[in-house]
Amino acid sequence: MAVTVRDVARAAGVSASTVSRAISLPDMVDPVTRQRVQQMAEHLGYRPNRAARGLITGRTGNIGLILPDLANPFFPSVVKGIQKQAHESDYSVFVADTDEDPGAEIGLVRALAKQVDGIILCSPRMSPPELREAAAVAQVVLVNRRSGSIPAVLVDSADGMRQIVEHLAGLGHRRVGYVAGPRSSWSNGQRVRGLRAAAGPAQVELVELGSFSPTFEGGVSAVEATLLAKVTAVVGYNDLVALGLCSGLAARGCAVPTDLSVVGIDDIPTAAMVQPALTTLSIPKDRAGRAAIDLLLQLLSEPSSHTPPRRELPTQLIVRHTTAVVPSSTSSTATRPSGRRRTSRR
Amino acid sequence: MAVTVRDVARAAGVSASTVSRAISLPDMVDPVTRQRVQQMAEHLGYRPNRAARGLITGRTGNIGLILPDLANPFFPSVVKGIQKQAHESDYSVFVADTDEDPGAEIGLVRALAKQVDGIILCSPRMSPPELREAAAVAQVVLVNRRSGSIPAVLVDSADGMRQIVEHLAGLGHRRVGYVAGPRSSWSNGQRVRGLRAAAGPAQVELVELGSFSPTFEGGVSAVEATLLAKVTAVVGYNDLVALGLCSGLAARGCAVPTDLSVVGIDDIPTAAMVQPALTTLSIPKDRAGRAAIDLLLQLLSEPSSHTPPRRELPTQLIVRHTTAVVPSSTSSTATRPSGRRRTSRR
DNA sequence: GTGAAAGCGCTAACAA
DNA sequence: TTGTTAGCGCTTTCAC
Repeated sequence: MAVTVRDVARAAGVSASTVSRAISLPDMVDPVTRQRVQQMAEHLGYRPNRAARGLITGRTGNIGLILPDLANPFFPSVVKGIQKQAHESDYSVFVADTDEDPGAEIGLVRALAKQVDGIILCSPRMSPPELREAAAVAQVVLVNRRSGSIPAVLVDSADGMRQIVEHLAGLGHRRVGYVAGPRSSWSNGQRVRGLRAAAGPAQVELVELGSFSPTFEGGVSAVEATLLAKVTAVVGYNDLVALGLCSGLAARGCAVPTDLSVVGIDDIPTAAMVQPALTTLSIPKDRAGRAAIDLLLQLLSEPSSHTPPRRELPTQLIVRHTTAVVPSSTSSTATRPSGRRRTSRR
Repeated sequence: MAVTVRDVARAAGVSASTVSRAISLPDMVDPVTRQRVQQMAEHLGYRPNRAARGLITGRTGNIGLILPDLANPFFPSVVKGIQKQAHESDYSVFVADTDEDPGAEIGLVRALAKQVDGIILCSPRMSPPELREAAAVAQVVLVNRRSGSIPAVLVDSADGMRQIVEHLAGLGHRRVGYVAGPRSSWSNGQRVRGLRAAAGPAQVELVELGSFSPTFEGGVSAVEATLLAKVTAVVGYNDLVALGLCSGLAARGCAVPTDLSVVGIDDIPTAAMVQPALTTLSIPKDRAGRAAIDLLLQLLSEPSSHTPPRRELPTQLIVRHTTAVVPSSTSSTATRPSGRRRTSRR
């Protein structure tokens, strides 16, 4: 059926091992023979059977990627970064989506563990013990999560939150809301912490609003709480939430950004497509993906390296149409000062 | 290292073959033995090595998915549908994104062919000869493309285009633009044909506008041509294009949908997040994904079946905020009749 | 119903 | 530098 090493060997007049070497360890074979073999292989359209190779080397040439929801526009960019980098190193990528079900994650890890050389866990919701198990059954790299000493690619949330808060403070906002994401989300914890830390020094009062689904609908359902909070600006757990807020607020007759400024996090493509475009903290998604693969491949080649198994990526605030206003209050009972409106762009 | 059939065999006091059978062909082994083996396997945490199994059965348990751009929000839904269905049948899915590079597609097919049992080609831009080659090296299922007798999952574009045209005609539009996608896109051809076919009977004049990138930016760059075309409604090649149009039109002071109605195709999530929300032709994306897997698995089990290797899915127009207006002309030189404005929702 | 033996395609020792 | 041998983990004849 398919062309095997033996076919190539016969055609080139050498043994199977020589063919194998000519392909995998070219330096170990005489240049003349090597060339002959390689030509023959090319000619016959030989493609090594990865399964067979993996059986003996213990390497599959595959890596697994598990993430909560491909439909969240944040992830495709990460996946693309991972793909690109992986393919350059001749790795294939299994992608598995858990549909936001934290319980499904560890099962997928177990199922995938044997078929891959390593697994990238993107924004996992797993519990720490599960995470430990995962790291035990496979070489794991975490993205957007820190746990124990598991290698990870992280984002400098503290700095990002500082950027947001300082930006808003600079525009005169003194009371800022934060629409929180799922409690089980590690990122959410980071963001809350970062915002709290930045609020004080910037003389901003932070109002934390419930816990909402990390989706557009979540944002819509946070409108009520946001309006009640009497803030002049609100930060969404992520862009989807922020967009939901914008939409819901508009439906309630609250103009964004005139009456209320909304800031998102992630910089998903949609953020630039709406009007007014969303001010958001950009996270280098494809870089995160590439960094994750780099880290993983490095760990695969040098088992327990001494280079720090962790990468931290910078964020950057993208100021678009959104932000505005010098407030003193947005309470509908208080005076509506119609403060100076200011729109900053970039 | 990992537990193998032999480990289980030893523990259960049987031979490796029996273990193998107890796992794969339970009926061929004595119920008592079977249970003992299965318990032992469970107890030891035995997981069959797929590579080894594949080496002998010729089946990998993997399927490949190739698509042009994961960042296009149309695809994640398809991928999710595929994933879900595949996992239910215990298949893993390799996902590969070509970054809109038609030339990369066949290369990926070749690379993947040996590692999978079948390949799903989603909206492939490949040439027909390449498509033929692909179908020759692997069991292939096409999505959004028809070619020769290759099995395919399609969408009833003709009917969809008819829905759009009739909807617009019903609102009084007599001159409608179509912002075309890439020339190499099969879907684009289908859509053009469908629109042309529907235009006549509905007494609508169709103005076909250039060829644009199937992206938000493509839509933005089509604004000029659209305005020059003096149409009262415009259909975008897909939602991204339509959204780009909306954005670009707004930037030019043209209000949507008051001055111009915009209709998209795909019903990507973003279409519902913008304001006004986009009227769009919904394509059952996850159903398409599931159908593709169903078809593929069926073909894998019954090599050359006589059931039609083709599925056609219905579309449905989602009328949102967009549409409007009874026109007679939007020419800036002609009289601006400020016709009755009508907004239909659903 | 079960075991022994062979082999899928490949690579890694070990000789030569 | 190259060939020979063995075997990765599994399934599958073919005996029993």
